[in-house]
Amino acid sequence: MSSFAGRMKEYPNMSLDRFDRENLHARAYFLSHCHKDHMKGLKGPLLKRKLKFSLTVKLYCSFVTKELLLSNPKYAFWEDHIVALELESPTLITLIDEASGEREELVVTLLPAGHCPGSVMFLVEGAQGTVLYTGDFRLAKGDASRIELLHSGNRVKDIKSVYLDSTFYDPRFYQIPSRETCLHAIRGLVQDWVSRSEYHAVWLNCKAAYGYEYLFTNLGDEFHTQIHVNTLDMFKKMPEILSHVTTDRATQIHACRHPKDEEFVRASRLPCGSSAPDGTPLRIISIKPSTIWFGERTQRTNVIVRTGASSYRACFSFHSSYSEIKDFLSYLQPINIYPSVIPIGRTHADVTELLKPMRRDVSSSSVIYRPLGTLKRTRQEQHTHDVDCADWLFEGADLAPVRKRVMMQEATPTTLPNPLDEPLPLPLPLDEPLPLPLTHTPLTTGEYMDCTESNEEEESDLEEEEREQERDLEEEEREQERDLEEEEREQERDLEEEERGGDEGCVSNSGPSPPRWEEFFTTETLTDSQNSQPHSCSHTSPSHSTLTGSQTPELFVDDSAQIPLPSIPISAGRGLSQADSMLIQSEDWCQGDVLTNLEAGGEECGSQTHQSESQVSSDFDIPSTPDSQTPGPDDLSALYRRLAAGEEVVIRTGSPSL
DNA sequence: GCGATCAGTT
DNA sequence: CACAACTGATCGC
Repeated sequence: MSSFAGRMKEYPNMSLDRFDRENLHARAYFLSHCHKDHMKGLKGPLLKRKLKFSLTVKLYCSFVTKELLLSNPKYAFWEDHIVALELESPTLITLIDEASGEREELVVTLLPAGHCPGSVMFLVEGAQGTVLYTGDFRLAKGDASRIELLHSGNRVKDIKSVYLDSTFYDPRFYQIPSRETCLHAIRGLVQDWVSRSEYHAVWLNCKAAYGYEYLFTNLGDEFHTQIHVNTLDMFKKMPEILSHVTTDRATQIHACRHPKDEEFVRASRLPCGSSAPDGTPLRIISIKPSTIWFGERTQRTNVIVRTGASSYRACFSFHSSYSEIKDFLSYLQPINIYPSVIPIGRTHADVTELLKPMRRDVSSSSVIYRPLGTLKRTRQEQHTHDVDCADWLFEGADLAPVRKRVMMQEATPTTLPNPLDEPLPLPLPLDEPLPLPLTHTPLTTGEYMDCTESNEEEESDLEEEEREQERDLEEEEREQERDLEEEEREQERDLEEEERGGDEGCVSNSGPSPPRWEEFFTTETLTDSQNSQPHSCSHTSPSHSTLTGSQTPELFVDDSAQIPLPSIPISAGRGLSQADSMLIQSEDWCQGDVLTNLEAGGEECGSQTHQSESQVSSDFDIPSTPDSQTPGPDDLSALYRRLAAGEEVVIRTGSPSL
């Protein structure tokens, strides 16, 4: 649960995900996603009153979050004060003090967070530096390198502070099976059950919160059915979701709720009361999505756990694991990291201590600010050339000191080359053996473009820094080689085990990511705004999928085997071992299905292979938001130049008039 | 009577 | 397997 107080040190005039107490005085509000623990005070009478008398105070969020929020009448009073922003589209926002008229300009960018529909992270760039508020997020290893707007040219942006979803920032939660692995397992279990007869039903015991929709859409597609839910109201404008859910109870898969639903299901009744037309009692299993994790040294765990005669827990996580968070942070290397969640059984001090090694070390260096950001990735030569030439010209013009390298093209991303053409980001994910086939050639240090700064004051430091980075990279490569070798040995051991008839391991992959929740949102009027980014489909690259030989979770375990159960209604003549074998079968297709699955993952992670909604829908025109606007290249350029020169920024663009 | 907060439950 | 939300009790305005 988020304990973030709502404000960031650098930009105290904006409030994020908290709307009570001090936040009542904020000049602008930001909502990362529509979960109650991030909406504290959002329907408070004091805030409601404030809005009534204010012309300038707005709530910024994604289009999907806006839609979900306004589907609840309690928040209807926000309607005229919400500004939905496009994903990955830097927007200039002016914070205005209504009393003094004082202004502060920020560039805010929404980045997909993969937590629930509409969930975003906020990247804030302004006079006090670049900061990232993550909200809640689930990103897979390597995802940060695929988020274009965390980069500036070839480099990772210089991020001063990260306000972090640290829900699982604890070595105990070292690994959580990937979404794809979990989905495979659930599909297998559902398949086995519903195929037995029309009287076999599955109840998905999902909490009353957003975030399970991709499970519904995926299962709906797989079984050519709709999932029964209590209400469709919130999805009215989200056809992708809407088409997969129904209020018609005549379906085999249910996710409906009732205050006594668990009791109901234990008594072989669905929460909605549905029964077979001829009165035959339904055979119901319940599947409860739960976070199942395993530690660093645990090689295998179970994605599905049987907890009773007809009840299962299935792995499902809304939040990144410890290792995923570590990967994220070590890529971004922020100077400060502020946890917004304290894992159970830990104190704030514990988490802060755990986060210390993830911060960029600035103590040993006289250069605290990194004007160039961090050299982390490269592009194909042609590409690099284009971008960097522009960058060189830009910087060479009249700026001293140059503190930021922000591409003008970022404001008009359609001019950027397709990121799909890019080679693999470096560093290569350490735990991912080379995928087959390898569509990209891993690059060596020598292939980095030299981005040495032209600015004279900082030149020597920078050269030294780059040499250091090169040394680091060489070291990293050696480490990768060692790791890959180790990985291969592990895989061999695993294969041997399997051949001996040992544990079956499912193929786990880092998968297509980050998931594009926003793509659920495909109405005529709003779709484009969520899909207009040219790289909105770039995250799914088969070359990023891997066979993770180690740490392969098993798909299934039967905890109830230890519990003596008088009768196990998995159907007559079918014992537990049969249930096991059922899931082992599912692993078989899981193995062969990785690529297929990645492709089919389109509705979740962007349609790389299918030219679907996201492409089609991007032809729609979006009315510009009333009180904020996407700055054009000139606006951004001018703003960045001023920021770079250390000026107070006083540009006016699209700010509401008083 | 409303809202905030906490503990317990699912 | 530690998500997030609901419920009910209690307290204060």
